[in-house]
Amino acid sequence: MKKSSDAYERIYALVRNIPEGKVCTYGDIAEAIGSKGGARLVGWAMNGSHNANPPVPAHRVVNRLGQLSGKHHFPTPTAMQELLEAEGVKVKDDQILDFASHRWKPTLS
DNA sequence: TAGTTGACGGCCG
DNA sequence: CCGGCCGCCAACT
Repeated sequence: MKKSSDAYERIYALVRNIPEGKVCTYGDIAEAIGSKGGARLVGWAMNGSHNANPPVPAHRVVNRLGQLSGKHHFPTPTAMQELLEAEGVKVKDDQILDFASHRWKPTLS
């Protein structure tokens, strides 16, 4: 099923590869898929993740500041923070604590 | 068909 | 140090 939106599918695969308790930034993902600088594209992909199968842990994806910039897109504005804390990631005021330590480098293998 | 937006990032002033 | 602008790819209006 190759499609022109190949990058789109790569993003899903990448985000699904993020281990629990780890987070990643849009820029890192964009670069990992070969669209360095296309961080916005990653955001679009996440937008479609609502119908993706298997579901994409978009809650592990945050902006480069470690802020839950996309929490407003979740079923509930607190779902993202709850999910992260449930995996061991402390979140305060929409900001991931010790973000650098939880940061994980995406790999497509 | 063309213009604008979008869960961002980096560079320049 | 802080603010503003442009660039990335795709989708929506």
